[in-house]
Amino acid sequence: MPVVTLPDGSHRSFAEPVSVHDVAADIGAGLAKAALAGRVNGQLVDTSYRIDEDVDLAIVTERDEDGVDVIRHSTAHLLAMAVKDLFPEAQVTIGPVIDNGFYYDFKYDRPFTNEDLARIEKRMEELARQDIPVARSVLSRDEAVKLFQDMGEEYKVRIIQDIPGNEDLSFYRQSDFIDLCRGPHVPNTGKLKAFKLTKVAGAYWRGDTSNEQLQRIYGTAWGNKKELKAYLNRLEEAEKRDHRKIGKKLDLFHMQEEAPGMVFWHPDGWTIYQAIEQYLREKLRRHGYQEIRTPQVVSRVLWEQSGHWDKFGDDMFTTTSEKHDFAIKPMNCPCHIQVFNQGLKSYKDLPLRLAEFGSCHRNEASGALHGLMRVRGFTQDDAHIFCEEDAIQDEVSKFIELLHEVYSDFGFSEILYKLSTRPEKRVGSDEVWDKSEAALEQALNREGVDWELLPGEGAFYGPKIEFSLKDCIGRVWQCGTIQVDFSMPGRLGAQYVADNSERRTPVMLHRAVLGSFERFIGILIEDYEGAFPTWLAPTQVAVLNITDNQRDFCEKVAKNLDSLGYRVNADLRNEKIGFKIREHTINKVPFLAVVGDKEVETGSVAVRTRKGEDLGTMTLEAFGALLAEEVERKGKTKTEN
RNA sequence: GCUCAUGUAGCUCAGUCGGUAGAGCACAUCCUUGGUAAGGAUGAGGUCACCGGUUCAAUUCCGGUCAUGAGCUCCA
Repeated sequence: MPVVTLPDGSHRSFAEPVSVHDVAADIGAGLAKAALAGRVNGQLVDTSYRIDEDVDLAIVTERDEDGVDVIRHSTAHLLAMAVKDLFPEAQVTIGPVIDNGFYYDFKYDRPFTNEDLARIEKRMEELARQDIPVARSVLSRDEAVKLFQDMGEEYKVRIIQDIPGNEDLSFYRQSDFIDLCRGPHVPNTGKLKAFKLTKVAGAYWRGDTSNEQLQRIYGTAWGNKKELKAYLNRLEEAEKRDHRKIGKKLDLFHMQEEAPGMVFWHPDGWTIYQAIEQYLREKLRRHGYQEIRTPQVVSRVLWEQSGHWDKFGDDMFTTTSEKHDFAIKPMNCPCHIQVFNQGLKSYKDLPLRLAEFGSCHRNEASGALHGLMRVRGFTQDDAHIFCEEDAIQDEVSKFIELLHEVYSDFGFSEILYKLSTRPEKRVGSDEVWDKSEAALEQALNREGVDWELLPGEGAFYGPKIEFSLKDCIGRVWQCGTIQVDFSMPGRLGAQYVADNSERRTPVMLHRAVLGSFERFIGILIEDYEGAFPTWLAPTQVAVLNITDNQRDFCEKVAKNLDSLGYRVNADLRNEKIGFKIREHTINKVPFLAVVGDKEVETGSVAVRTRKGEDLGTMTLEAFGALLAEEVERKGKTKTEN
């Protein structure tokens, strides 16, 4: 006599055991049709799941996030079924759900082509339309191994053999296709109506580069066609924002094959870069940092001491001089410790915060390079805080405060926090790890923010917090970090004199707010879609004359604004005003000041924004005040876009 | 680094089933002095990524290299 409690608190009792589908049908025919799965006492199950005792039940449909995930998972099976259908020699491996979709890895003797993809997708659509029932069954491990062995699916056999424990395994069958799977799945393939295969790529078996390469097919799937379309639109939107395209269009930077992974900054791009650097320099000064500058090329000896030569030797650029090996620095910390080590430090000198806009080079794998986002030569807004153990929490709190100020000035309001704790391979005693993990955790809690724990993801030398920001189309970028390090100061001989005149090794905190300038500017280009807020815009004002008559006055206006510290471009070309407006609007210049005879007479400018807004005619003073306000506001509200 | 794809004018892209190439925009010159997203005419511009092979002939076919793109791996 099961009694089912629904999410709204209502109860339904049944005379005998029922399936999730039965309950949905009892509520209404529409719901029965829409039901994709059920949630029984919090656990996701198939609609065929048999309820024989009192439970809480929610019917899962395409409107639930879980429902969409079930659809994605089932679509991955549909993909595998279609591939086996068209390419019987292909072997199936795994097919998980990922953000916005799914993929499935196959072993096949050649890569799938785009034509294959189209065929597979077509076959999937046919199979979906056939509305094939999806049935769950349970097999013992031995039966399962035999089943897949008989089918010649070696990878499945390996997967089963690697599943720990001895419990039975569940399988899902649709027509003659059967796959090992935890489930749940949609009750029939007809529920899969909004999907698209997106790309093919190589991937390694078990993600290990020493293993054989598999053929991975990616796809996206949604509850309905409308959501699918919206997703495809989002992809297009992201493509429009591609910083590589915009960077070229706005003439900000370029890269070329003679210096792979290195940026050639053009005047406008460098203007943005410098605006950010000068801003940050002032910010750091106010937060008690001292800026330093350390060498680029440093002897192998130091990298051996720090441990980098061993661990990352292949990823460093090296050079030799008079039989000595040098590395172009891949990071700044060992150099910062050298600065710390000059002169005997007292506990009274701590915390010592040393900052550097440190130019680093790392020989990243060629395939990893990606525009400004992943480069070989980059500059970090790096700093190292040398402090006593007890000061960690305080310093972390102060850093978070700084980071919040900076992110908000760039217009990022949503920040995600992740705490990574001790990995298996690590240095330092458990006691010290306990302490520093607790310090980071408390600092996060003190901020009152939600944060995610990533157990085992810390660096070998200490735990870390990572700060990610969400851009205006919802993409997440990890930028800031603060990492506790109780290894390197000791390795490189950093010491200070404590209040009892004992020599102690300071704790070092590695920290960065933006990460690398290159990458951060890439993120900004995409977030702003090239329309930089006035304080960063390479050209803040374009002064446009209508005819040659206003040439002198335009030059005067430009000179005036320039003397006030604004970046002005007087466009006095012999072109029609519409042409100039179009050009500067496309170049995302925030303000266009138009000058005709009327303006010359009254000593004013007609102001128009890049959004096409007409701000009317105003005096130079009024325009100056408007600019001052805009610059002061920085990126705080993004209505300017 | 691995897999696949791509590389033609400053940019975006056509094209050549093997006979050394074309558009739009940009650029230059001239005409036009025009009030809020493209005025007109003329012109210049390419060893078709690089190196090798096949061929009477290669930008085109084949091989290699480099770079770029997507994904994998990596990210101190």
